[in-house]
Order: sequence, then C-alpha cells, then structure tokens
Amino acid sequence: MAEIKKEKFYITTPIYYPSGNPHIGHCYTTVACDTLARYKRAKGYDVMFLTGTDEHGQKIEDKAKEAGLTPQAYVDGIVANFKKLWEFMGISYDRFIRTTDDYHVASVQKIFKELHKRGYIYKGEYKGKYCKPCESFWTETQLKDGKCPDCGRDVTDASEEAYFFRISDFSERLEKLLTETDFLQPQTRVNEMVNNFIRPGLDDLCVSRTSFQWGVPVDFDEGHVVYVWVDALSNYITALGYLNDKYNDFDKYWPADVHVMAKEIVRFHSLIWPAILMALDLPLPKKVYGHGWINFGGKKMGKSTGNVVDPFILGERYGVDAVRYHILREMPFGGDCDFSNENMIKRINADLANDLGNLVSRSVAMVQKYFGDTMTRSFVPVPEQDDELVNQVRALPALVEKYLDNLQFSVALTEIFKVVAAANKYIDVTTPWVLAKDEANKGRLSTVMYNLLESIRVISILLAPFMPTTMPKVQALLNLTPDQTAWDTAATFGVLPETVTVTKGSPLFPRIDIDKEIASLDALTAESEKKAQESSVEEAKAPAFAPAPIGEEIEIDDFFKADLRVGKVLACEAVKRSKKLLKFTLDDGSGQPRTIVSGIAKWYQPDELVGKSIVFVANLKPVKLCGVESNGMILSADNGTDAEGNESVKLITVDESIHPGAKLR
RNA sequence: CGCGGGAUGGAGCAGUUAGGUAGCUCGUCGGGCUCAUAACCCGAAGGUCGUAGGUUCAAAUCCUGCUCCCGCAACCA
Repeated sequence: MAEIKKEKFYITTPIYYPSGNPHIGHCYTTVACDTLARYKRAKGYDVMFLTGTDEHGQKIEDKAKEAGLTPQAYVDGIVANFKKLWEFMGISYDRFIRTTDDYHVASVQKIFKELHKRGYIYKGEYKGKYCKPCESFWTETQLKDGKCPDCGRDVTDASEEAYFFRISDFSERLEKLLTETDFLQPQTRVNEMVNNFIRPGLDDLCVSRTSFQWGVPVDFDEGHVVYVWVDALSNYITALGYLNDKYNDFDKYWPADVHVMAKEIVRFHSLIWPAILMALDLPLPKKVYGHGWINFGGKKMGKSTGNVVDPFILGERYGVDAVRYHILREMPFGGDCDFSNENMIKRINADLANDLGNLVSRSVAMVQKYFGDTMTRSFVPVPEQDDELVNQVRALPALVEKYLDNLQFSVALTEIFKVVAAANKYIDVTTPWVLAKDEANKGRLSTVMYNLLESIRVISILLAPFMPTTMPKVQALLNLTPDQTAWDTAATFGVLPETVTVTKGSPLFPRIDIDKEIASLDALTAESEKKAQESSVEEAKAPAFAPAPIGEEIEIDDFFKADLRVGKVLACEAVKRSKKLLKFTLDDGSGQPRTIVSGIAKWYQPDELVGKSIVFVANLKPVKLCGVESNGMILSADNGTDAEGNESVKLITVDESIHPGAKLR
C-alpha cells in the first residue's frame, strides 16, 4: 500500500515555570496551541504538540524551602496540577517535557559542552552582590533594601566565575532575521527587539550560575549549573530526541512550525533561542508568535481583583468549551484583553446560548415537529432566500483556514458566528412554521430544514478545534458519520444525506442568569478573601516589627570609611520614567548643590521633603540611575511592614539647626 | 530628548498600510415573529474619531506640537 507521507506540524507552548499553580494566562497560550494543533490534525497534518514545565532555578529552590519540601517534591506537586488542568481543559498535547527529566538533563549537558567546544561559550566573571555569612550571590534586583534578602545583612561587591554565551556574534544575523523575515509575529514586536536590544549591542549572556544548585550541572566544571536560557529553551529540541535516545523524531519534526508564547518572553525566543540554534548550526523555527496578556481591569494578572478566574471553577460552572471559546474570542491578534466574569457570561449567553445553541435547538426541534425524527429532502430551492446563506457557508471554510493559519483565533470565530447569525436570519426569512401549515409546502420546508442542518454541520466542523467537547455533541444530534464530519467536507455544501435522522438533546450551552451568577461569584470571592484575610491575620499576630539581624562585626576604621554628612534638601523631584526614584538637590555646605538619587518615591511626595535636613554618605562613588547621576546616598530606615504587608521606609531627618555639611561621628 | 503601543457613540473593539457617505458586538428604546434555551429577526437613538494647528477640493486616516494611559528597557548606591 502506497503510504502518502503526511506533512508535519510542530507547535509548542513555552514550558511553564511551576513556582505556582497554573492560571488563566497559561490557559490562553495552551488552549490557543491546542486549537491550532487540532485544526492541523483535522487537516491531515502529522502534528507534534509539545508543552511542559521549566523546573529549575533559584526561585523554585526558595519556594520549595518555604514549603519545607525538596525542590523535586515541590515541582512534582505543581506539575501534577498543570497536567490535571490540561486534561480538564481538553488539551491534546502529544508530549510533555519536564526539564528535570533525565534525558533532558543529559541533552542539555551535551548542548552546553558542544557550545563550549565550538567556542561560543567561554568562562568569564559575573559581577554581583555577595553575602558572606550566607555564602550567596545575589543580583541587584534580588536585594532587599540593598541587603541580603535571606538574612538582611550587608552584601559586598564580588564576582564569581561564570560561563558566557557569545550572543553578540549573532547580532547581524538576528537583526536580519527579525527585520527581513516574518519570523517574529506580530510585526509590532520587531521594532521593540531591534531598537532595545540589538541596536544598543547585545551583551554576552551569562549562561551558568554557582549561586544555586537546583539546575543542570555543568558536567565539566563542578559547582556550575546551567542557567535558564540553555536549559529551558533547549526543551524544544531535546523533547524530539536531540542528543538523547529517549525520542527519535528530531529529524522528522524540527524545525518547529511555531513557538507560541506571551509577549514577555518574546525576547528570549526571538533573540537568545535563534542565537543558540545558530551556534549549534541547526535550522531555526519558522515562526515565533507573541500574544498579549489577559488583564483584569487594566491590571496585570496576579492577585485576585474580585474576579473569579480559577480555570477549574470557571470550567465547572460554564463548561470547558465555553471558557475556551471566550478567551480565544476575546483576545485580539497581538493585543491584550480585559477579563471579567461579567463579560464572559454575557459572551456565553449571547454567542453560545442565544445564537449557536438556540440555532441548533430550534432547527432540530422543527425537523422533529414537522417530519418526525427522520426527514427526507425534496429539493425546492428559492434562490433569493437560500443563496445568501448557502454562499456564506461555502465561503466560510477558506476564511477560517486563512485566519487560523495566522493565529487569528478571534477573527476566525467572528467569521463563523457571522454565519450562525445568517442561519438564524434564514429561519426568519423562510418562516418554516408558516410552510408547515400547508401540506403543499412540505417540499420547500424540507429544503429549508436541510439547508439549516447542513449549515450546522459545516459550522460544527469548523468549531470543533475550538470546542472539542461540544461539537461532537452537535454532530451526534444530526447523527453524522465520521466521513460527514471530516474537515475537508466543510468546503462542500450538500454532504449531509438527503434523508437525515435527528435526535433531540439537552441545551448545548444553557443560558446563565447573569445577576444570580455574579452574586454567587461574589459570594465565592468573599469567601476566599475571608480566608486570605484570616491567614494574613495570623501572620499579623507575629511581631509587627522585626529588626533585621545585626551585621558582621567591623573595625572603627571601616565605619569611618563612610563619610556621613548632614545636608539640607533644596529641591526634590521625581525622576522621569522611574517608579522608585526621587532626585534630591542638596545643600551640602560646599556651596555647590549636590545631586543624589534615592529610591524612596514610593513612600514620599517630593514636595514634602524640601527644607528637611537629612544624612547622606558623601564619599560614595557616583553612579547613573535612570540617566541621572547620583553623588552619594541618603540614609533612610527600614521600618518594617504595615498592616497590608507593604514595606515601609522612613527618611532619617535631623535637627534643622545642624549646618549643612556637618560631619557625623 | 531610551524604545514601542494606545486614545473612535454608555461599555468593549474594527477602520489608519494605498485620504472621499464612521462600522461591529454588548447595552438602551421601538417594532416583528412564535420554530426555539424569555431565545430569533427588523428598525431607531446615541460619536466635534484625545487635543491644537497644518497639508488637501476632501483627514479618524497624512504632517507638526501638546495631554493622558499602557508595555518594554533602566531603576532603592
């Protein structure tokens, strides 16, 4: 038997970071990929749909410690939740990779070694902050108030050995890739990458750490652990068996047809990942697509903002397909969208219950009422009534394919629902209940009903990738056989047999009473907030203010190294485009104004500080912060946290009779 | 002057690349229908297209200035 070789389609989600449980944002990416994967399978492609988890790194190590678990036990728990959610959401992934899988670890070690061998990875020095008692390295951003986040003690500048990846070697090729091809989509992300990262010059990338252990060990240099870039991004090839024996279809599926992700990690996928592949001399993925975020009232996703967004709860209440539909319909191509329970319920009622569900329901009911369960069509067309619907249905498959191929889920759905509306209108125009009154119109009536059922058949095929649970139910109501629900048959109007038997079912998408539903969601939210409050009350019982531990003993000379002076605030303003920074102009007694930038914008209005006398370190090396040179450091105190858990910082002010420039001792 | 995106009837969006009666969904109001999940269909009201100028016979669309939002980058020395 001559086997026709199927065309392949390799699609990936990012591997998610299991530092917390999956949320609706993870759902969007994964449902989008699932829809595309199902669509491609329906079209006859040999699809590989990969998802997974990125389980290494400092943060996991910390979270595990917090939970009193080993990192492995901790991630095992969360990963189980991811898998449970994907099963619940009907995600048809073919493979699930965990970066803690043995084969992946082994492959990453080989990849790292290979990059090193080829000279793209070299050993250098990584500069950071070091806390001696904790023997820990920290980056600037990890520091808490400039001190060790673990013990609160001072940190010192230090450097550690680390490996670097020569990403700068690939600048030109990357720029060409982004600007001259449609590798990165949507197009709006390209400028951002080129202007912000490539044009200013790509810094070589630190690809190993010695500051934590929870990662893939560099096997030729003890103490080094492969950092996230090489470890995580490589999953897309190790999962196919690149440099391992676990799988054996790298040649078959690579390069990926599309990597789908949210926009915040576009940078890694459009710069670092292609550079790694270039260094390995491997083909590049065909497309990287960065979608937007699901926001809540303009706020980024995160803490509950009064909305119930737990995908399990939403799916249980409204049905998984309704949730899948809503998020794919709501998210515009490339942009962000706002999520609210109210909009979701409105959308489910309007589109799914009223338009689609009701269309199916009324059509099936009429066939039963007028013909019994089985109807045989006699062909009595009325072109001025029929053509509009029939033509729209005929044109639909090509449109849907066009938009799906471009990942424009929302537009594809819009087009499908235009046809749903057309079918509803067709009923009004043809008035079957009038035809039914006269036996002479039976033929015409059967044609009308046939056209409706056939439209529903096509719609159900096109919607099946989006709503994989409900559409087979629709097809069952029409007793369709597999060869009548194949994707390719959607393009033909008239596949439905002339004699068709229908079965009545319960509503596909029950209408939701919006007021009642919002009320019960509010109750749910209130309950969970109450719980959250109770636990925070417990936390509040702990001492309201715990001073940081006393630092390491020093000599008096060490103290005098810092030249502490009194200064008077002449002017104070926020630093443009910074969140935390205030720019102070001080009278330091020298006669020349001194500029110091301090990160206390969160706690003070600039105006209220003018005229105050403060203490500052006068002999600190100047630095530039957000473009402003800062000559010193203003002293403030870490004043614990307030009732809501926000940290509080107070400026140290002194007696205003002290002369500016006075030295402290 | 770091980079980029955005501002369109009550809400959410399309339209801006190649200027020429401002469109969609939801909501509101009126009508129709009764097959259907109080669903469906038709119609109406409602917009100085952020703001000030400019180009043009003609600007939501092109140009310039300004305001306000958002994201990225930077950032508690």
